[in-house]
Amino acid sequence: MLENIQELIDQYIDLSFSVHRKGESLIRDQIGSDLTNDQHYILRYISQAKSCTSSELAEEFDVKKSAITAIINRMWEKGLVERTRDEKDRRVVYLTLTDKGNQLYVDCEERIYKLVESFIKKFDPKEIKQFLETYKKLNQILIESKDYKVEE
Amino acid sequence: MLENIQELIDQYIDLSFSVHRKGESLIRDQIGSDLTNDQHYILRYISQAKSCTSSELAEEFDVKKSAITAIINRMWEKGLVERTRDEKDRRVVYLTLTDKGNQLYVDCEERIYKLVESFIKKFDPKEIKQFLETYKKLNQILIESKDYKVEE
DNA sequence: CGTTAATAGTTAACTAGTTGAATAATTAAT
DNA sequence: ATTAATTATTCAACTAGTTAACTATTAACG
Repeated sequence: MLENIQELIDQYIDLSFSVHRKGESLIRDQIGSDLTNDQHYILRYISQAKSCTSSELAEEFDVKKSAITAIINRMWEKGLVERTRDEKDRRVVYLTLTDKGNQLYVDCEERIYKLVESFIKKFDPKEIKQFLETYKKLNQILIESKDYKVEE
Repeated sequence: MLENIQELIDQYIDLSFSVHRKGESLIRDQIGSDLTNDQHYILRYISQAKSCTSSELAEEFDVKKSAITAIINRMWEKGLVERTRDEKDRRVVYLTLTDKGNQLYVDCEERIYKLVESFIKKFDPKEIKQFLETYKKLNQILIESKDYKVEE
């Protein structure tokens, strides 16, 4: 049985807030000012998926489709993404990166890798692997309890 | 030496994004619709500090003071926080929670505790402690490298 | 077949959070 | 006493999110 469960929870909430905030801030500084963090994550997702739809992004990022439309519009204005209609099902629009988008992604990743690499060196490899294992488990639990409600 | 350092970094980025997004979403559902996540964190901070200033919040949350002013304005309109001028140094404004703010905080925390508690049960206590240790270390490194720049 | 559902995406109005620049009020420095 | 610096605010402009209404298209099925 855990003692001080309340303390653990407080620690986790404070840490997760702080780490996320400071991590985002570092990445923002690192990737330069022309791309917001959200746009970077979208860039990242499309790059890895090669091609995807608005619905897919909305599902993945847990936001409404209209929010995706807005963010894609801004990235489209910057010449980073392309929209192509599916000829079979003309409701569907495929999102892909332009050459400029791809290049920007590669540049960002290189910088982020250097950044995270310099941090990773400060940890024991075993410690990192254990950390990631637990993190992965936590993520899985969060996914499974998407519509979880604590009973009153 | 770590093999597949690139893969580890990718894993971490994807996980931290996903966990944060889904965690925030769960907390938002849990605390009800009248408080945004950011407002909840501010509420939390002021409650624990008893009293604080805008500058302190801006420093802690890593945003400009004008952003804090805006958030505090919205919370003030909801009757959650009070502003009191320091009589010694009349530039300073102290922020404290009203009774309503305190009550809301207590209610939110109770719900969040129940939520996190139900998740914590799914982990080995030892695993949690190790996880938090590494997380704490990561946070410390992030704090220390606030203005870190990767050399080109 | 034709009408009704459902799906994919967009648009518009609104709220929240953020920055940056300008400002007001006050205190510190010399 | 004048100039600096500090604390907080206001304002304009922007990103990101929601809800609701809408368009266009496809699916369902009597």
